[in-house]
Amino acid sequence: MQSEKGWEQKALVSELIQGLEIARKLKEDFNIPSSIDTRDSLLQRILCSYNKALLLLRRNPPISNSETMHQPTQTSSPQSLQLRHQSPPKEHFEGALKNHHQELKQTAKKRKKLPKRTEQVRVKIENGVEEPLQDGYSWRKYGQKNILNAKYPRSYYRCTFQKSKDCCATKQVQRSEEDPNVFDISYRGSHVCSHVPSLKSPDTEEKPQGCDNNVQFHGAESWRERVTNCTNTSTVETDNVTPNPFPSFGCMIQDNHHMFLSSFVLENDPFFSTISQTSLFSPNTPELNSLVSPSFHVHDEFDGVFEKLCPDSNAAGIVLADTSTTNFSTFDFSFDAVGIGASCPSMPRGFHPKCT
DNA sequence: TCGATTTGACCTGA
DNA sequence: TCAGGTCAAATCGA
Repeated sequence: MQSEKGWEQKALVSELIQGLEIARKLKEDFNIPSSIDTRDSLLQRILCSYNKALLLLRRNPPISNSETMHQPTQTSSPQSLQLRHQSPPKEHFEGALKNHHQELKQTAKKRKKLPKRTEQVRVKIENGVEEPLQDGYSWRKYGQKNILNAKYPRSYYRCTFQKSKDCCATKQVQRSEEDPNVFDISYRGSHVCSHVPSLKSPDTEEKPQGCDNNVQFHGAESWRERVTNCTNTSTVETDNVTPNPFPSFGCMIQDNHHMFLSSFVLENDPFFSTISQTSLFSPNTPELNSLVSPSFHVHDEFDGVFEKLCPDSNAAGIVLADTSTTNFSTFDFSFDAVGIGASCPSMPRGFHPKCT
């Protein structure tokens, strides 16, 4: 147990160092002509590293914090099992997987406590036929229930890759009573299957991949499209946008100063990734793009949990938490250490505290 | 045959 | 105690 913690601390340090190194490479890369793909690839690696580090922290918070991290459901949540996508000792993961399946069984019915966000989606009707609700993810229906005093039954879906990828994302779909063309969709958990809805049609979607190939970052074109998409529907300023190493981050919360750090979280944090990928950029639910606005929020049980501690702009911190637990872990690091961020050379105006 | 859906039973939390 | 959420066997369809 102790040795396992030691191993994870080493892994954490290793991931952070790796992220730092790659960030340096990326910085150098900006000084020479280089393809977007190369940069994108470097970014993927950085994001993957920091994601792993964050997961390690969330899984095994520092001793000083651990006393306040006593929520068993939080630390044992299936999301923490994302680590299986990485490269630690095999036996470590086999054990984790075994535990995970047990935990999954035990906690399956506690999913109510997972952060939840809701959306209303209007179905498109083409040729008099309702188009099926699609958000780019692959869902498998596992139940339907008549709800008391509700006109329509509620359907329960889970990610198709729950078993193969330990993806714990679920959603509930219920037709609105006021407007039968509108569906209330509640998402719980988040996709760790890395199955990112692409901007292509669902038919051409790729199958999900593991983390290594796929701290999904789409590629330059798609994230540029994302930024464009965002600017079309929100007030984010993106004129003179240079190739941005932190795609998609700016779209989420453009009216606060959390952008920069968010970039590391949105794509990779199990919860937030779902939001950015499913809600904001779903190819099949363009109507959702209208939700991309300053008022788009992570709501319900997730109020106020995404905060950054940044007393001065040189230091950066992330607080990731689920309010349903009231506990959170803090992760501090300085972007100045890697030479990016402080002067935000590649960030669209308005995204960085110093640029606002 | 295999994966997806349906549906009644069971479990949990309020 | 009961409504909501999940399980899992039965069924369907490609």
